[in-house]
Amino acid sequence: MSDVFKALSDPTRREVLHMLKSGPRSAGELADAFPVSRPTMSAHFNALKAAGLVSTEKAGKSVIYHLNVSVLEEALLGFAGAFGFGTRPAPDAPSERKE
Amino acid sequence: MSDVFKALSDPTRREVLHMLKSGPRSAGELADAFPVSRPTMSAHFNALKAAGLVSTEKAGKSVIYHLNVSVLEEALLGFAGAFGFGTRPAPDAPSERKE
DNA sequence: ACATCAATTAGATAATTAGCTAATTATCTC
DNA sequence: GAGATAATTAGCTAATTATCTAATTGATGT
Repeated sequence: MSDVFKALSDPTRREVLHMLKSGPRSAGELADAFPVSRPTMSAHFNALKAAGLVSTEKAGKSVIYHLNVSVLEEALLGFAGAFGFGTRPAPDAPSERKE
Repeated sequence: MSDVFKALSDPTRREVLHMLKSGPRSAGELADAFPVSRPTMSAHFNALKAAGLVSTEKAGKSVIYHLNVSVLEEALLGFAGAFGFGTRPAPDAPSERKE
């Protein structure tokens, strides 16, 4: 849970998630969209992976990143729900209890 | 926005918000619930204040902390909404804007 | 005014984080 | 196998964060 919010606390990482919303992208494609070095982007990807917000797939020399929508949804709506608003984690979401 | 997620990335701070959910509490009351020093708690309170998640009120020698539900709701559901889920601000949520 | 209590600020330190360049690994093409 | 390309890891620095103890501020009560 902490990992998810930590991942979301960086604007670059939030942007990456936004890009992935419209479909999977390679590490290079994602990196090209930001004014930082590739290794730095790689570190951001690691933060997102540690939070479970993205998953990877290898395709030749490339690594394709996918958005794990359900993890994001569960984290945000789950937490929001604990505060009484936004309640309704989707028609049928499994109830996972915190760390 | 980053400030909100950064504030939420710490378990102690999330706990504090949870405690405030059931009503306002003094700094000391909140601090007593955690195994860290008061100055450390004060720093956590500052992080929450910087994010706009809590506001304070003075009462004699005490400082009372209040949860700013609307800010939390706006941040979480606003972001969730940008991803296409959770877009329903609760039965009757007042739209209070700030920051 | 003085002592006391609540809370914060000041100052220090250890751990973490974001960023870089350079080196490495994995894969593909010839 | 040699070279080229994509991505990551290694190793570093600067900045930030979490935590502590000690000192300070502000309010109340005697």
